[in-house]
Amino acid sequence: MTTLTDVAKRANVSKMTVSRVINHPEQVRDELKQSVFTAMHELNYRPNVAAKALVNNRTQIIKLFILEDMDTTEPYYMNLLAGISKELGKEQYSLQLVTNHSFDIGGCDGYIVTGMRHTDFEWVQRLTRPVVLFGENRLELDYCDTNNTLGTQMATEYALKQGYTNIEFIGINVKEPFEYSREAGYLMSMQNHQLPTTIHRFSNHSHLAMEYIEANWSDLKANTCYVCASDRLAFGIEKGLTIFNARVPADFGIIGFDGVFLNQVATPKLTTVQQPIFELGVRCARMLLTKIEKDGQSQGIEQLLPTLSIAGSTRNDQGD
Amino acid sequence: MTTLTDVAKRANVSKMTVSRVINHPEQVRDELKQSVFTAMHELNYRPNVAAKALVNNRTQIIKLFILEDMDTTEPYYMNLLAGISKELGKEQYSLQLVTNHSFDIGGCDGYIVTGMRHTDFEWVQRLTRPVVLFGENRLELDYCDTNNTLGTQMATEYALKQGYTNIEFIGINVKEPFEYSREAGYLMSMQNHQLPTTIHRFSNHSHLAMEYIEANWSDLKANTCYVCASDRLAFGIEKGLTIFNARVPADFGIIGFDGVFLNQVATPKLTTVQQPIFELGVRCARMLLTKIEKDGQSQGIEQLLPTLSIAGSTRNDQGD
DNA sequence: AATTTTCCTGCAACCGATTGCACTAGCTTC
DNA sequence: GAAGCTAGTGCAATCGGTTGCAGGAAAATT
Repeated sequence: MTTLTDVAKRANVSKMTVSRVINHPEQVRDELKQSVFTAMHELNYRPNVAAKALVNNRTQIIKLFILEDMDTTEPYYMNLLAGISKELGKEQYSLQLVTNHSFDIGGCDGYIVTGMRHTDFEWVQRLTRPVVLFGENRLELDYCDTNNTLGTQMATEYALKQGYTNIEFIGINVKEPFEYSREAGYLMSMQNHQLPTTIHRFSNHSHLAMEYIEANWSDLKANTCYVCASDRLAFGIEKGLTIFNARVPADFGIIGFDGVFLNQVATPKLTTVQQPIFELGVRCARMLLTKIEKDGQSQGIEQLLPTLSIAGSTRNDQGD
Repeated sequence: MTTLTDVAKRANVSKMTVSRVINHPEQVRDELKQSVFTAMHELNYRPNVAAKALVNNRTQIIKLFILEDMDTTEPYYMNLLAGISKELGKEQYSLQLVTNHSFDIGGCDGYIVTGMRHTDFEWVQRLTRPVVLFGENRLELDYCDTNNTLGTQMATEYALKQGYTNIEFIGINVKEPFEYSREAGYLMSMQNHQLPTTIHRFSNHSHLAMEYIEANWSDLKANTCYVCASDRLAFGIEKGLTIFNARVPADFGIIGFDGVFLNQVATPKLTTVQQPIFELGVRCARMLLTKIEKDGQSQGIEQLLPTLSIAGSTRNDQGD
């Protein structure tokens, strides 16, 4: 390993000058700066993260808490990780995963918390370093999330535009903020159009939605589009309709929410509200880094726009 | 932050004694050890990872390379992460994620590499720290993986036992070692029973398997069980059979491979060869830690046993 | 009783970086 | 021309641990 001192010798300066070239380049004469740069390059100098961490009292570690049970974790988490990891890597931060299986040991400079339920509030608020959440919350905690309300509004508007005359919402039972927001988006759109609303709520497993369709097939209204709070639910609906050889998308439309999952499985592919998961990871990380830099100062919230990914589970008349 | 020196003062010893209590407890008198312990406890002492790292020339970081495209990554990766993270956490190691989106910056003490294709060989072999792979390989590199051959053997044997008279293998096109191994398991079992073999190969996307069924429906042999190289493929088969209202599991059986994916989606649930992913994560991490401790000495390979998770896509006669 | 051995503990140096302060030029300024 | 500034650079101390060696007391050997 080449150290600051090695570079210093090579460039015929003190190691202080080298350090300054890295951290306060404006304080160093251009001439010296150049020779230091070439020395660093020739020796392939890489700063020792641990030494830096020690003197700066920074661990250069960000902990990612995944509070959800990993068994039921959505696959799109991988995209989130990629986004976070990319952004942290830019500033020499490393990403430490803390799951319900590992212990929280050692220090860190900040936290990103995902999958927080209302029961985790107390615990999260006790953390002594800057925190950013992935996912809406009604506390004063900084977070990044998809604009969930807008997502279901987009879905609802699209369904109406495609001529479905009855729009129903398939929601999730558990009462977390993002679930409310998705329901709210549907409700807002429907009320704007002065249309009657119908909401079904299941736990987030496809088979319940499927069973609902199975049990109520004869009562289903023609030309219905199901706006769903998740791809899993949408998938259950589609499965249920398939049993009766229902014509999708001609007679029934289905719109999911999330947008990663189904692209790998469903056939025909689902129309869905696509969350910008990777970008959300990037933003979470960036927000946290800024917060750390600004000494824990609140960064507010950041809601990214979802996009409607149109596929085979809804009619798709191009005309406006 | 309380330091070694703080603890030392409190316990009326030098900081050396405290350090030894932690690292070489046998060298310290019981009496002193006790008072040091209580001092550590009272002050809630946590060792400074960076300082330790600096003097020991260890970063305490393990890098996990995920070489696969994150977009198509299997959801079970989350379980792998959980397993790795748990094991690393035990020894104060932190897990740094390196994806195709982030850069590989800063040092580390070792690598776990997943999703390696044969095209990555050269690159991986150039790494200068201990490496353990997740996934079979034909090089001399240490790895952990499911016993893939055994997995498809179990699936095949079970299908036969349940009275399916024609067993066909739905495999994956790309030629990586685990794919060969899964095919081999099927072939071995069939040849042991002196039965004719049929192998189809697709890329690992469900729709191709589905389209195959769709296109060849009239030629399918009755009482066939499809032993598949992945849950995705199995899912495609099931989807295809559903189109024709085929009776599963009465007339056709389907067995998948992986065992995480489908539990969230498919209905009826698929019988599948369940990989012990979490445990594989633990073993990978443990193997790497041992390898680091033993100065890079090769640790060989570790193949864990899969289990057959029996569900609704195969007949299930309990009798022996 | 004197000497050796063993066991335990503390001092000082060091890992590789950064910060505060002192110092040397070279330039202004009066 | 002496005093005062300003840049630019280096020295020494520091972060929180660990290792090598020295030293003191008790136990074992002679």
